[in-house]
Amino acid sequence: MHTSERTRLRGVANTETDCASCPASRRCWGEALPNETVHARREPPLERGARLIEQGGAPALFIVATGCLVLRVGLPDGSQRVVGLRLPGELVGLESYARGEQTYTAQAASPSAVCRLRVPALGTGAAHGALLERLLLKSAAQPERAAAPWAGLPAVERVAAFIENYTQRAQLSGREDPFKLPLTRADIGSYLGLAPETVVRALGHLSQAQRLAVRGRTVRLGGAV
Amino acid sequence: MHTSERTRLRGVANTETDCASCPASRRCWGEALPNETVHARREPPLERGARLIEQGGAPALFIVATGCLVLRVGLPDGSQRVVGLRLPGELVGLESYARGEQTYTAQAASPSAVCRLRVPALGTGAAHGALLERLLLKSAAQPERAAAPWAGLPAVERVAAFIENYTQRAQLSGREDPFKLPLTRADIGSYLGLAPETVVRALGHLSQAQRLAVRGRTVRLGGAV
DNA sequence: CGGCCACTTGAAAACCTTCAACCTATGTGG
DNA sequence: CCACATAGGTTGAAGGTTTTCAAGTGGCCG
Repeated sequence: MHTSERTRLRGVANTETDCASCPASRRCWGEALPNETVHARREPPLERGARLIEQGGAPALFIVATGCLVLRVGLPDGSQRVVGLRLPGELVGLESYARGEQTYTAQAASPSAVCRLRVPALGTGAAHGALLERLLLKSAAQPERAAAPWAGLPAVERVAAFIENYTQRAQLSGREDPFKLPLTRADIGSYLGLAPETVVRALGHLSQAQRLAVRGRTVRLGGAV
Repeated sequence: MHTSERTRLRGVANTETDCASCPASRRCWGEALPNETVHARREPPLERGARLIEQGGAPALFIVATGCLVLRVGLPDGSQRVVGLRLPGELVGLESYARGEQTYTAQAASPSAVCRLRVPALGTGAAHGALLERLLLKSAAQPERAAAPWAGLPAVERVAAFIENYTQRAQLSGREDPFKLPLTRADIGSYLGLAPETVVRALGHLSQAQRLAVRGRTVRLGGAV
């Protein structure tokens, strides 16, 4: 995002606006968003580590504007697992309208900004058709629509698939080639079902195989696919 | 499902009807479905092994009436993986409206029946609000909304979680306690990311631990949770 | 009856996790 | 500005789990 845009968006924080008037509307809703289709309110920026929603909390729906959110669920035994990522343009919290409460905790993995979507009385039949249709299509397109396709792959391939999936979803517009992963090895491991040490070693193997170059959280995609 | 209902539904196969007039409407849409909310057409019954949709095929949306569908994706390397199950009341094919084509193949794991949902021009803004809202809520409630929570668990726990999840989703109305799993060990393994042999051994362990009783595809839930 | 497919079992090899130690970067307080 | 504390990252070795391979069983259908 350009600085000018960021500045302008900060200006409208906490103001309810029509998404059609947002300079970043294309990122969230695609090419042409007609007026009055979606209303949203830019929330105050989230620092790294800040929580947007809490598992069990009240239903609410957000769309990520910038940054990256990590979704975690607390298991009955007290442990936590990462169950998803949300990148700019993706929805957070939709599941809560089906369950009556938030099904996961969402925490900023890097400094992030989100917009709260105004969904008039979802569940009572009062919402606007065009908005619902947008949401439905977005929902159908969400990342985890089916079981993790990497289940059962060896650790190296899982990590490779994760990185590739991340780069495709984060619209890294080419310029930012050496990009920065917002997640710790532990979080990646939790998401993929691997120990953090295994993630480290897998990244090492991928580096040695020239499939990518890693140093800390900085990653550059490397020649051989 | 009672015989009388099955007969009646067969009677309306290939006839477009209002779901509100369907005797099984509650299973799909919950308690009260107002008239004219959803229109559907009962498709000819699917025998075990029959394919409902093909990966890459034209967008279409179904709701499972009876039976069980297995969803598979073909990977670039030619192999196939099971990425989901669909049980009565669940949607099949919704993702296709976001992608423009079907993202998985759906095959009947047991004799099944489905209804094709009439979604007026989804993607063009002409659909009815109440229908969209129903679909959105259903979509938000779908099983694989987040990464598989069993990733990283030991094989025995994965299989146990799978069985439990299955029994909860299949509305086994108590009477059918020794129920029949419609999937082969290989399919379960593919879904969970385990080798078929590992599924066999995990089921063995669960049996010995009295957590369930298995013989072939017949399963009875056993005392200790 | 024969063939096929799903299922089962055993043993060896491969893989991943665990544990423990150590390293590096970052930020804080003195 | 340095010393220290902390969190994340890295590495090695041991042990456990899972996969793989191989062989054998059981049921179902032509």
